[in-house]
This record gives sequence, structure tokens and C-alpha cells, in this order.
Amino acid sequence: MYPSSMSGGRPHAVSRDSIAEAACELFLEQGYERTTVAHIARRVGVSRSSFFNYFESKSEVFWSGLDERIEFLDGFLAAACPSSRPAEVVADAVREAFSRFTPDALALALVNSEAMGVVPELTQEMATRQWRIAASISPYLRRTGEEALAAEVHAAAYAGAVVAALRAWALAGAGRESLDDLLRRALGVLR
Amino acid sequence: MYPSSMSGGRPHAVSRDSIAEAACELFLEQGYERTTVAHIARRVGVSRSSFFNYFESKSEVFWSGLDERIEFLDGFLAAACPSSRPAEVVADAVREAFSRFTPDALALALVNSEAMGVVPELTQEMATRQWRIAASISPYLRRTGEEALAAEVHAAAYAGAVVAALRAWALAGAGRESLDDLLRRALGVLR
DNA sequence: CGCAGTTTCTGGACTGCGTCCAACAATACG
DNA sequence: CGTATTGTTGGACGCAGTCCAGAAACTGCG
Repeated sequence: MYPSSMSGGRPHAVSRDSIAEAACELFLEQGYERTTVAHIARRVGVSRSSFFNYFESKSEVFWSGLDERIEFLDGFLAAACPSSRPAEVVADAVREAFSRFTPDALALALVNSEAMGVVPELTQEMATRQWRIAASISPYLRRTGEEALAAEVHAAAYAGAVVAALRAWALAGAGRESLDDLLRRALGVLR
Repeated sequence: MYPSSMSGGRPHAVSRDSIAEAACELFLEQGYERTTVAHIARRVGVSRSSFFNYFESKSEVFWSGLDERIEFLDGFLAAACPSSRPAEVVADAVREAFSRFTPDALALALVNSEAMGVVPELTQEMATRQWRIAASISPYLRRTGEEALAAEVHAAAYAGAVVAALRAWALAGAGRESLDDLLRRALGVLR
């Protein structure tokens, strides 16, 4: 996907961050639906085409950070050996992947979801991420010998814990509570 | 939303079912992406506009059945009294809502997902439904006194069980195994 | 400096979903 | 036969996302 700029060639006119920042401003000012990609591009002083050089879609502005962590988790668990204590491996992997995570744009969206008018968008996209987290976990559980149905249910529970922790963390005001603590508590529910 | 035809007025040119049937045919023939709403409408012999009188979106063709059951579950749990045995109430509610459910179009899509080229679409939409199921369950759990975080995690687990059962049922060949049995087994994992 | 190679930017054309609406068609009822 | 009601139609519109050819900005080299 996006620009790399190894050496030579035309330099970047803007950064991913500056685009995301402008986009969030506009979302807060006039709502997500009413903000078009053309608006965002114009605000940063770049063409609409260029927006799509940096983000695959309008919604991805919120999600690139989290998606990266999910990919990390996926790779981590794909490489993990089946253990006799799968619960601990998964819990550690999850904490490894997410506890140092600070999703600026996402937290903003979660907190101001109705001000931005992103409630339907957010649930849709958030649900997809939760699904992907589960999809990363369940194959590992199956490799430890769990039955298909059980693995999927357990994976869904772990994924639910991650997302619940993330939401609680954002709603508490990103930073007031430690995400790691919340993750531990959420995972503790599954014991 | 859609046409009701109480008395008088012009009769329907087609039915929801006939549209869904034609749509599924086309999806199987040429894939989901390559099938446009205009295609579907033309095949049933109706205008593109009319398609949207029957379905809110192209994807809704798959989901109307399941969505109805989710709304039932939501209403059911919203009206349920907090019990000292919440797990049983939820499990019963879930089985009440879904066990007699036979999602024709959805099952088809789940089984032929890669033939139809609907893998990304399906996960997206399926994830949204799973989320909505969880969103129906967690408020009930909270009313029984569970803490917010715990309620969300548990609700996600229940929702995961429902969806896992549904998928297993569809993949086993819709009808070969009883959905109620699968639901019981999936819910049984949570203990 | 001029030139080639590379990377990014740009504008425009295009497809398709979903919305909206005013005009039209088919039915029931009085 | 008129009228109310409900459904259908086609067209226009806005926007997301894709594609592409050409221009622009930079690097390194002769």
C-alpha cells in the first residue's frame, strides 16, 4: 500500500498523521457523514487522489493503528507453539499486542461517537476488528487441540475482552486508566 | 421500511423472496462484486428503484432473516426480568430466538462464500450481526448486577457461540445437523 | 548544466451504491 | 366514473473508490 520514499523521487507533500488530524477536526466540526474525502483533502492542501495514496478508505483514518496491532497479534499467534496452557499464551499475546497501544484517532472517535455521527460506522468497523481478533486467536486454540466450536467461542470471548477493554479505556479518557490494567481485568473475567 | 399492502393500491410486482432468489443465482453465477443491483432488478423484471423498495441494500438480501431474529432476541431480553441465574435466561432466550431459524440465503452464502467472492463482505456483515447480538445481551447482564466490563465480555462470548453454531450448521449442510443441538453445544462451552 | 530514473501528485473519467422525487400505473371503494 | 391508496419507474444526484496518463519534484550521474 502506502508511500515509502526510499531515496530519490518526489517528496511527500503531507504525512499520514497530518491527514488524520485534519480529518478528525472535520469529523468533529460537521460529522463523519457530512465530511467528504474531498473536504479532507482540501483542508490538508492536497488532491482527493492523494488522500487515497495514504489511506485505503475514509474509515481507515480511524483504524490503521489498531489494524497494525491486530496484524502483530496474528503473526505472533501464528508462530506460537501449542501449549498445554493455551489461556495464558493467548492472554500474554493479547497483552503484548495491545497494552502499549495508544489509538489517538480511534479514542477520539469512540468518545465523540455521537458528536461525530459515527455510531453506525463505528459499530460496523469495530465489529469487524473484533472479528479479526477472534480469527487470529481461534486457529491457535485449535492447534492446542480444542474442538472447532469451542475454539471459536473462546476466541470470540477473548476478542470481546480486548474490545471491551479498549472501549472502557477510551471512554475513561485515554490515559487516565492503564490499558494494560483494563486488559488484565477484562481477560480476568474469562479466567 | 418495506411494502405492506394493507388494502387497495397497486399490487406488488414481485416478492422479497423472488428477488432474493434471483440475487443468489447471480451471486453464484458471477460473484457478489460483479453482480450489480441493476442486474438483479433486471433479472426479476423490475426496475432498480424497486429493488430498494424491498431491500435497503444489496447485502441485506442475505441478512433480513437473521436480523429479524436478532430483533426478536433484543425485544425478548429487554423485557426479561433480571434473574439470579442470568446464564440460563440468556441461553434460553438465544435458543428461543435462533433454534427454529432456517436462513436459506445466508446458509447459501456461508457455504459458497468463496465461490461467490463474498468473503470480505460476509465477514464484515457477520461481524456486525455478532456485535448486535452481544449488544442485545450485555444490557440484560448489567441489569442482573454484572459489572460493565464483565457484562460485555460475557455478552461477546454468547454472541460468539450463536455465530459459531450458525456457521457450523450452514457448513454441515443446513439441516443435516439440528441448529438447536449446535446452539446447545456452543452455549455449553461457556461454563 | 542537462539528462535519466524514480517517486509522488494531480485532475479527470469512470463504475456502482444509495437517495430522492415527481410522474405514472394498478388496484379498491363509493 | 372519480378518488384515494399503494407500487413502480426513470432520471438526476452525491459520494466512495478505482484507474490512468501526464506533470512535478527530487536524486544521481555524466
